[in-house]
Amino acid sequence: MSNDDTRPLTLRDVSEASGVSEMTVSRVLRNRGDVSQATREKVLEAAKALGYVPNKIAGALASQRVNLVAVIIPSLRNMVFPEVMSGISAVLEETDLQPVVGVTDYLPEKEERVLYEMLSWRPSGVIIAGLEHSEASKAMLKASGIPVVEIMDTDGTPIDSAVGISHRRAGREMAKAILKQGYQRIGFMGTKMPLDHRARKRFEGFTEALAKEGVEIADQEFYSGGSALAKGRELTRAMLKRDPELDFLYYSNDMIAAGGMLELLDQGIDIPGQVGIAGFNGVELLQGLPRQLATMDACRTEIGTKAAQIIADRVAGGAEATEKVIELTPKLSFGDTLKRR
Amino acid sequence: MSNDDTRPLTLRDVSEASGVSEMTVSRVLRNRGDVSQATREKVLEAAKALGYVPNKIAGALASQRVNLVAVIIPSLRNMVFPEVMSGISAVLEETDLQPVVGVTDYLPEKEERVLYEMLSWRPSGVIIAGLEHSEASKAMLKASGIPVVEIMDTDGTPIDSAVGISHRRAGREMAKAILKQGYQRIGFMGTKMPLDHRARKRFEGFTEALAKEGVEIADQEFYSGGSALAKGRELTRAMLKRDPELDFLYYSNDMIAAGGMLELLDQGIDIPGQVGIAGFNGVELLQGLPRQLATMDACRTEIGTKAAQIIADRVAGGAEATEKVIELTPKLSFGDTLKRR
DNA sequence: CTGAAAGCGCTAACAA
DNA sequence: TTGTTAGCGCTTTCAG
Repeated sequence: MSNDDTRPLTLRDVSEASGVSEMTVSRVLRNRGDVSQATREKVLEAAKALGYVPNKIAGALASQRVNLVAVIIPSLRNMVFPEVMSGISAVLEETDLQPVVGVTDYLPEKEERVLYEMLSWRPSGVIIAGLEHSEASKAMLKASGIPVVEIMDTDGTPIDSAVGISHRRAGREMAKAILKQGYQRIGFMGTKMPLDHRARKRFEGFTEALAKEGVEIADQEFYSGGSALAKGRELTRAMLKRDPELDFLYYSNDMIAAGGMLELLDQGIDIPGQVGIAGFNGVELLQGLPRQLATMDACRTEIGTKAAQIIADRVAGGAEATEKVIELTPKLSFGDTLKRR
Repeated sequence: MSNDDTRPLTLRDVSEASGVSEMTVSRVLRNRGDVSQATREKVLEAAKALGYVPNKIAGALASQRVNLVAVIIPSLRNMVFPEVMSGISAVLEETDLQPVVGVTDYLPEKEERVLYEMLSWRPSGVIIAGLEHSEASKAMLKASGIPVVEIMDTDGTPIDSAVGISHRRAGREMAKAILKQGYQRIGFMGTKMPLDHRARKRFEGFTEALAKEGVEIADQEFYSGGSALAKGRELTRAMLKRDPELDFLYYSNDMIAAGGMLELLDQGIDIPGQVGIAGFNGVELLQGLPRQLATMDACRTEIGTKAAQIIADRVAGGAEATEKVIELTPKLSFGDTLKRR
């Protein structure tokens, strides 16, 4: 049923096999325009028999339309991003748009390369994580003339539009909640943040809100690489050894917080009576840990759906987004590691 | 610096801005053929000033070459696949090939759609998870005329070539190791497997090897959805309640095994003295758990690198792969939950 | 080293 | 309802 030589099949092959003009074959295959039932069937049959797969490259060039949406994210290993992807996919599946993922590894230069590469395929829109980009990247995005949605973060000025949460605010809220419970001697553990702007902003908001109440971080520790769970244990052990008087530990993500929790329990420390802990939502791993971890929802899925919706609307309607920035509100869950009994 | 109207920039714009023919501009931008240093600089300057991004669609159509490799996987939420992706990316970054990910959600129909969609962009190669595909998918892959590497699994016949492990064998090895330690009353917990062929094959290999020694699974339980950690706890609790005499629990992945571990420890059960447990490698989460979980390495990264290497070689050399099937050997780690003391 | 001409495989626009 | 014509923006090929 497949062609014998190695040349890929073209519309012309289907046209010849079915005795219908290329143009009409094209219409059948795209469900465009009126085609008689008889012709349609002839064409579909021929196409199927030959095993014809349309060439979107030629189609895109001719129609000046590409049903691709570039999604540019820092990493796939952080569960946050697959979850955002789910949201994006869920919405785009209702349209004829398709997400295409590019990964930057948190490196601005790589972001630039990936962006360039993706834009060169002339996608219909771009969804890109973060508000911080190189000048060149920003220039490319502006010049692209397509809808651009920056996601995850709203602390800054978007190129076009943005959907996310304020990480600075998230940090502040957490700090306030901790102080309100009476904790005073607070340690922080998180990833090295030079390139993770959202983690940095959370940290800044956190320390800022503490400072407002005259409290300073008692100790802090940053890590990079390795198993987050193991790191959480390790850093927690080290920090408690340095300062056994700490009564709260704030972690930059749930995974290291989980490690910390296991370590505290191992040491027989009462959570949250003796030491309270909290993370920041990366994972739904939480269900099933010995304690329900206090954390803050990053609205991952919703960010994905909202961002995709903006792109879909703009592609369909051509209209500008009504709101330039959609700031979602992360929900603080106290779990049972933050509320003092 | 960007163009004023909305029309995307073309080679012609760069040509006009630099006073060099389109052809020569094209050569400069692709580093092809000899171009004088003076001309090259003029062109690059003009391209940069304008913010020109080449149109790969037109380029691909004209050159009949696309530097894309389609990677088709069931899910991004299972940590296995991001790890395979890392391996693929690491190798492809050394070439000018680019991976493009498609997700099937373990659904054959969706696999078919995604494959069709990706093939219509005429990629240079396909890396696709599993050996089980619909007839239509197989036909498309065969007819595509491009290198196809099926990954993860080697229990079956590949369309073109394959890199993976034998999950049947992995299941058998685990069963043998468990029996060798003297465990006798074995329970199994895992995902519902109608569509996860690799989990199914592991289970089949497992029961088969037990049967050979006259042992039958004492109890089994399947789940779908939800937090794996919580499910692991839940199923473990239920199963132990049903049959408190169980002395070993085999889990189809490390995440539910971790949940099981936490549950057993909560119940004050001695691992591995009273009850041994083992998982199957999905995650490096393992470091940091209270016990080092017995598991079996699925060779994720290596599968990715080997698969990408095959594609890269075939694209570069055009030669057929020397071996059609590369079977890697998963390593069994006993951790401290399998070896009886 | 540089340029001109001829398509790549499809679809928009128009004609029949 | 169907067919014809003329490109889309680039690269191949060949000529200078």
